[in-house]
Amino acid sequence: MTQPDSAEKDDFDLRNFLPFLLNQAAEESSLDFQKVYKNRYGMLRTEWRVLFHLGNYGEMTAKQIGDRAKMHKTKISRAVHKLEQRRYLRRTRDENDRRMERLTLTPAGLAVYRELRDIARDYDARLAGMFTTGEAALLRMMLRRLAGMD
Amino acid sequence: MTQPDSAEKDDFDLRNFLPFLLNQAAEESSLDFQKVYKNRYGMLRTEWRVLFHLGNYGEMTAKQIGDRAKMHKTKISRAVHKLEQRRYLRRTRDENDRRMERLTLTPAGLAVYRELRDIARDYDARLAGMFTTGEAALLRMMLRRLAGMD
DNA sequence: GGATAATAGTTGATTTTGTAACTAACAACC
DNA sequence: GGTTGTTAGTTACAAAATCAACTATTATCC
Repeated sequence: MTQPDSAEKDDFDLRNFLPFLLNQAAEESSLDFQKVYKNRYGMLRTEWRVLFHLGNYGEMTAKQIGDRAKMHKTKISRAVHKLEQRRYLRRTRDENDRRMERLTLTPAGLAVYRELRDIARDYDARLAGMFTTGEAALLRMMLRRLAGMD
Repeated sequence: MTQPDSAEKDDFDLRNFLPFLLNQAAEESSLDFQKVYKNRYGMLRTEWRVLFHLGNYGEMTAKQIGDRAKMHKTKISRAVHKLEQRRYLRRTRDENDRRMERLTLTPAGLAVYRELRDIARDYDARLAGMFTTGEAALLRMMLRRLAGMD
């Protein structure tokens, strides 16, 4: 690697660029956990996200999941379809507003959720363990703010 | 949303799960900047990453970029191809080891890099401005550690 | 109350990514 | 020095994400 950008001072450092750093950290921190739901349950990221939302928050509509997870509705539609095929969730049309349908986990889906949730909890603890308790709390706060979840 | 998981105490909170938080923050913080290179230059994320690496570090091989950015080689291969078509970079085969080729930005590519870099710098400052200077520095440190960039 | 717009969700076509097999060049080993 | 193994990069095929158009239902507004 030779000297870059000789015409002017380049004090920009890609390794400190926040969007890049966030992406790298996000990818790295997802990898190990991804293996679990991928290899053990053959699920995609979109699918476990839907599963996690339903398991964690209870009954929701596809729209609500999309808003919370900032996932596009087509992704959710297909994820719901797959989870339904696997008998992990049930959909019932809302009789007050027949456009939407209420999604709930079946006992089988709930069982899978609980198993993955426990692994997720351990995994999260392992990640947080890289920092002091205060640092980890601050990290979560900052990430929530960056994600616009305030 | 009804009470979930009634069979046991569910103290897991998806909104605090680090991999999820990191993904949300990464996605959110990439959006505005993505618009710039996408709408103004018709570039994909993979392409500006390669461009940024070459602009920031100078001449590199595809392999080196892949190692730094943790991008798969096929992605890089295609990104290099597109950037070459647009005359943003030049490839010259290494005469010592003819398997690899040295990639460098053309003046046109360098100009685009500089323009995007300036926008990136401002954008980064805006994100960092959501926190105190110390917090922002700590955040970068923590993200580097999570990304395995230490 | 009927036309128009908005919303929830689905489907199909296109684009992008991921996987695996491949070529070409070099390295190691006997 | 030839066989075997590795590495850099490409290509073809499969999987997934994105985008646009669509249906069905409800809300708005004259």
